[in-house]
Amino acid sequence: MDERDSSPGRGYHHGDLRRALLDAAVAALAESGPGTLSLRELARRAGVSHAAPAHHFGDKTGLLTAVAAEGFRLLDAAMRGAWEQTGDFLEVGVAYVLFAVEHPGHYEVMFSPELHDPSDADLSAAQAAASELLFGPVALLVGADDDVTRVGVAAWSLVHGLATLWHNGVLPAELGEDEGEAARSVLRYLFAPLPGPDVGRGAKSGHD
Amino acid sequence: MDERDSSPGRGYHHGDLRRALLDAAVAALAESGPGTLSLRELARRAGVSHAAPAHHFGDKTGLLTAVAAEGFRLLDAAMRGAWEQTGDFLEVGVAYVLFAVEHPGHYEVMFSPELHDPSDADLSAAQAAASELLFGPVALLVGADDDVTRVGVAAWSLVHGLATLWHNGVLPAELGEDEGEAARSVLRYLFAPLPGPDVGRGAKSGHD
DNA sequence: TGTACATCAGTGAACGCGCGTTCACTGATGTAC
DNA sequence: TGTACATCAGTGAACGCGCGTTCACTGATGTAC
Repeated sequence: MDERDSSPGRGYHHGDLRRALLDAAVAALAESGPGTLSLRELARRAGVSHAAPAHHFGDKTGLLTAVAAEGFRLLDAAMRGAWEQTGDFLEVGVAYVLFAVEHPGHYEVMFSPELHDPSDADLSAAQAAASELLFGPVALLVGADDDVTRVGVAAWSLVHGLATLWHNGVLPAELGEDEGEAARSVLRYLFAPLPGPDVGRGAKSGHD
Repeated sequence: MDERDSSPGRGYHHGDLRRALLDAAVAALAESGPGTLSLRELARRAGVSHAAPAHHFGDKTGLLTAVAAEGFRLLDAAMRGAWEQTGDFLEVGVAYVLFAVEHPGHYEVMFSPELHDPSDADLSAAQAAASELLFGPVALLVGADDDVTRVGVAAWSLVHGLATLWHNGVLPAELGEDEGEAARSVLRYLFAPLPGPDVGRGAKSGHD
C-alpha cells in the first residue's frame, strides 16, 4: 500500500509503472468493462510503449487478477472498518455496497472467475480474508450450526445483488441520492418481518 | 414464440436465420460472455457467411438487445407461471434464480444496459412487464405505501444476488445439488427473523 | 399453366483497424572493486 | 572517487490474426398478368 511518488516525466524509467497500469486498468474498467479493455490501451493511458505492460503482468489475465486481488483487499478493509467501528452486521453490508459504488472498476472484475488466474495465491488469500469477514459475524448471529452457510449466503446475496444492480444503474431513482442511507433502508429487510398491509406507520422516528 | 421448422440444409435461404443466430448467441454467451462474442463467430455457428448477421440485427448491439428482450420475456413467463401456480412470492424468487441457472446466456446480457440499444421498444416493454411482476406482489405484501420501492428492491436484490453469484460459480458447494431447493433455503431469510444463537433446531419437519 | 419481374436473403471478396506477441535494442540504475 | 559491468525497465518495429463493415453479386421466393 505504500504509494511511491508518481510525479510524471521521469524519463526512461517510469518509477511505478505497475501502480500506474493498475490505476489505468481500474479507470478503463469503470468506463467500459472488461470486454473492451486492452493492454495497449492501458499502456497509452500510462504514457508508455505498448509492450511495457507485459513486463509487469504477462498478459491480460495476469493484470485482471491483480486488479481483483487489490479489490478484495480494499473490500476487506472497508468491511473490517465498518465492523470494528459499529459492531453492526448491517453496516458491514452497507460498506460492501458502498465499495461497489466507489470502486466500480475493481467490482467489475472481482466476481468473474473466468477473468482470473485460478492459481494466483495473492488473489486466493485476499478472497479468503474477505469471505471470513462475511461468515464470521454470521456465525455469531446464528450460533454454531450448519445453517451458517445458508444464512451467510442469504446475507451475501442481498448485499451483492444490491451492489450489482446499483453498479449496473438499473435501480429506481426513488432510492434517493445518499447511497449509504439508501443501502441501509433496503438491507434492513433481511431477517426482519415486513410491516404488513395497511399498517399505518407514517411517523418516522428520529432515531437514525 | 412459435418456433419454425429449423431443419438444416435448406440451401441458399436458411429458413429461420434470425432464430438460429439468437440461439448461437445465447450458446456463445453462456460459454464465454459478451466480451469475446463476435458476429463472425455467430455466423460460423449458424453455418452462414459472415456478412449474413447484419441483415437481421445490424450490429452487435442490435443482436444483444434482441437477446436481452427475449430473456426478459422468458423471465417474465417463468415468474408469472410460478406466481399463478403457487401464489407464493418466495416461489417467484425461486423461478428467478432458476431462470438465471437455466438461461445463462440471456442472463449474461439482460442487466448490462451498456450492451443494449436504449431506444429499443421491444426491450423496454419486456423489462416493464417483468418489473411489474416483481413490484405487483410486493405491493400486496406491504400495503399501498411508499416503502413498496424499498421492499421491492430488497427482494429483487436478494434474488438477483443469489442468481448472479450462482451464475458466476462462486457459491459454496454445501448448498447442494438441487438448485430450486437451495434457492428456497436461502431466500426464505428475507422478511424472516433469524433462528438466533444456540437454538437447537435439529429436527427437520417433513412439511416441504 | 406459364412467363416476367420485383423483392428479399445470403454470398464472398476486399478494406482498414486494433489487438497480442515477439525480439533485438537502449537507457537507467545499482554494485563490485 | 572512479571505472566496469550486470541487471533491469521500457522501446519500437514487425508479424499475423480476427474483427466489423462495405458492396456488387446471385440464388430463391412470391406475385402480377
